[in-house]
Amino acid sequence: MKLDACSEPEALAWSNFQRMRVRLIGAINRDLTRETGLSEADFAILNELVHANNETVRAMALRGGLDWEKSRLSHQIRRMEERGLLLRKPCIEDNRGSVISLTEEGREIAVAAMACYAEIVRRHLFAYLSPAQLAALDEISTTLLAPLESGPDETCAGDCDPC
Amino acid sequence: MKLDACSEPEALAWSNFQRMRVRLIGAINRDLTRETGLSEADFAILNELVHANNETVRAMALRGGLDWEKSRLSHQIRRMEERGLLLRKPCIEDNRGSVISLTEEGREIAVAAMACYAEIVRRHLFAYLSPAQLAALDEISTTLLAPLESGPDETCAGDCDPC
DNA sequence: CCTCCGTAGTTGACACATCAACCAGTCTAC
DNA sequence: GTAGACTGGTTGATGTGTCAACTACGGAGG
Repeated sequence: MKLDACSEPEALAWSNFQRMRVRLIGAINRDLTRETGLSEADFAILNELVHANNETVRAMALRGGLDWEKSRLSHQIRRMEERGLLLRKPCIEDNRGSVISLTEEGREIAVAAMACYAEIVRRHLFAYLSPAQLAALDEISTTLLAPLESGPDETCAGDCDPC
Repeated sequence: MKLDACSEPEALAWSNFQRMRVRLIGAINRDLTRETGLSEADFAILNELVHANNETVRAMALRGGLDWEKSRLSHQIRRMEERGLLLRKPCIEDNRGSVISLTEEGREIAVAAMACYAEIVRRHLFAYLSPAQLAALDEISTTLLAPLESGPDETCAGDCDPC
């Protein structure tokens, strides 16, 4: 995926990164689905729930953590509830809200999947990166996350001239 | 997205990377769609076509470059043809195949979108990375790409014990 | 109390991705 | 040549994501 004139190092780096990203995430998700029957979305939800206090989370909190459309979350939770992985109950403190919790079956599947997922990521990622590369990747992630988390970055908002 | 026991640096780095990846790609694709009306998939196809000889590519070649399901490519091309962005013609050398080329309108849209895309990526990525970080990211991408490109990596294929 | 606005979540229609089944053309070996 | 396997591509069903509209509750101001 070359950018523009495609001669600057930035463009090459981006092209390379994009290619890596598509292949890596694709491989990890394919393996995850094959080995556990869970999609990336399923796993993300289960993972959030397992790490929450009492394995219970407000739907709203999930949304913040995952950066999902609210309707996506709603559909996803409905489907997972139908599959028996989790439970939805009205929220006491705020009658608009709902509270999500794991079922016993969901917890078992989640725990097994987490071990499997760790192994998959290790296989495709950690197996190839040196400690220095790992540290560099972490630093880059942190650098890029900061502006992405703090609001939609309104510099040049609306539309930029050349478009 | 914590892995497992979530205390090792690897798990933290992965969690951080995942979060960054989702936010970054999300932001870039949202901007792209808002400013050009193209999806990531649309843009990927147009980009491949613009950079091809004579703006013409075998469908098969697109598939290799993009790492897509063949049916995904077929649906995507049909939709883009319906929108007037590209053209599909039978392939002379191999009667099974088809050859994709840009329409005039498609070319104009692609060129405009590429400028826009470069600006978007610059805004979210290059604006924050130092040259050293850029180089590190490129190196990491290359390191990870190698095993991903060369076959599906059959170490531990099938299923691994703990799952 | 009541209106107005913002927030939490649901729903339905539509766009897109995946999967399996299916052609039609090519290649290999007999 | 022709049977069988393989390849390039299409199709339709189904699952998932997105968008816009909607319900219902909460909070602030009059």
